[in-house]
Amino acid sequence: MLGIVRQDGEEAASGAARVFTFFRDRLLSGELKTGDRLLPERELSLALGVSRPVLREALRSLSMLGLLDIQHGRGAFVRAADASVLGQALTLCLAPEPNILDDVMQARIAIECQAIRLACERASERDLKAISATLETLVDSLMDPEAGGRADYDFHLGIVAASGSVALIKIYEAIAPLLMRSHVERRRDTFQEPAITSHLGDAHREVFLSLACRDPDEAERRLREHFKIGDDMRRATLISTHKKEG
Amino acid sequence: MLGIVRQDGEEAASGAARVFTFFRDRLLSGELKTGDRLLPERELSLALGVSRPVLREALRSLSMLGLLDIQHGRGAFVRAADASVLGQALTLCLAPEPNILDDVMQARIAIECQAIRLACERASERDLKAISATLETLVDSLMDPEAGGRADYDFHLGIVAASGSVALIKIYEAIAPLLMRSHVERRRDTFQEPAITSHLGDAHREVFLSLACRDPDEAERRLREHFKIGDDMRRATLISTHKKEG
DNA sequence: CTCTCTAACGTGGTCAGACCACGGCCTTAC
DNA sequence: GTAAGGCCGTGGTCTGACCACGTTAGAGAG
Repeated sequence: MLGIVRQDGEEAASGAARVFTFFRDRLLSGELKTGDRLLPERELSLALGVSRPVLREALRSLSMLGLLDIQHGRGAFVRAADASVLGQALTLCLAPEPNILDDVMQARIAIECQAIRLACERASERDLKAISATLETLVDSLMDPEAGGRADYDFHLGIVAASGSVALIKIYEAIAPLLMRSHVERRRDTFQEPAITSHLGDAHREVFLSLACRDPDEAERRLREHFKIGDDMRRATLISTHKKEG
Repeated sequence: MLGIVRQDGEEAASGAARVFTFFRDRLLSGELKTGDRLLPERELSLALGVSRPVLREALRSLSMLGLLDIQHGRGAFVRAADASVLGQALTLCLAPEPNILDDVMQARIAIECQAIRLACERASERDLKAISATLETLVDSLMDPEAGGRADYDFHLGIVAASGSVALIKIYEAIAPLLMRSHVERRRDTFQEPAITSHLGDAHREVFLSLACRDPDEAERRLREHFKIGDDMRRATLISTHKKEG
């Protein structure tokens, strides 16, 4: 009589869903590693006891999730799941909400403030050197919205990377692209204002110095201040623009 | 001569990928809302100019992402993307890394510390009342690992919810389940230690009081302290356990 | 007239087989 | 030696059929 009942956790699935979890679990367990090549579809469908269409539904799903790289004429290869999938999932989850950008910015601040605290403990000399280099690039490109935006992004990413926390890094990479565009646009609007550009250089330098001194509280404070002032300035620019128009 | 070249951003895709982005974009733009029912597969494949297998590969992918609820005999319905997808994506991204739990904990601290700052500004009386209620439940269930773990989770989720930031809430919901198990287990190991249980009640109360006073710096400080002490105690328990064994 | 049961219909689920399109490799011709 | 061409293995697509599940409308019984 035993074995008739079935845990309906995930076992009840059949067909494509079953094949999907089959591969997903092997991906999670490490049995399938990045770069591995799957058997040809015809053989796989035979081996798993499903038809080729069903198998393809599962493989296609995995490829849409970024876990598989299916190449016409060559085969299907296991791909390392990168942050872009996370970003897509986040975008999808947040799609119905209005005013997402400000909200995502909160997440960015959250990640970065925690990251800089960890970085104060864990950052290697090499990490600091890398951040220092991006800081120089940043200062040199204050008048170039495009390059400046990239340098800015690299600086902040460097901090998160120095935290050594893969989870923080992945989440940061997932949300950063969402902010990238508005980030560059903001620079384009403000790069001619001396007050803003000079602040930009100073603020980043101070953040870096606090990090180099390995003072978590001070570093977080500077970082929050940097975000706040940036926010205020953007608001001020927005207001003055509308005043000119009015 | 124009129109021959093709932006290879996402347009080059064909077949299932094209159908997939077709629906994804309509999901993102709000043209398709939660609860909407799709046309039958046969009609859809006709309308989109693809065969049924190709259409099914796309629909299956969407369903694996949690965007579609496909019901045998009934049809395919648009489903609100919830945080579980995010959680899955995160799990997949983090799968190859060792020691994920500590790392995810860092993300949790990040989100929660930012959330409590926002909550200090934005929390409504109702939010505070809700958190206060979970606090009472928490204090009453200090001796019950199961219920206590849940009350603990609800308390912290209440704080994040009070931040009013959907992005923070979604990310928190995505990572929380990963921590849930270890969370309950830890309680099971420690609920008989008076020092720990009494600390648990006090720490949560102090966090709540700082929040109720709407003092962001103090609230964050208390919260970080709470996490740190919890971490220290867990480590101490671990050490003493191994000493007994040795 | 009302209730119940059954059969038909519409839907997704699965399958088999065929053919096309692309990439890589080996042979062949120069 | 090199370059062109053709084979072969692979994924990509299509067709048509049949099965399994839910719903519903209609026929029948009360």
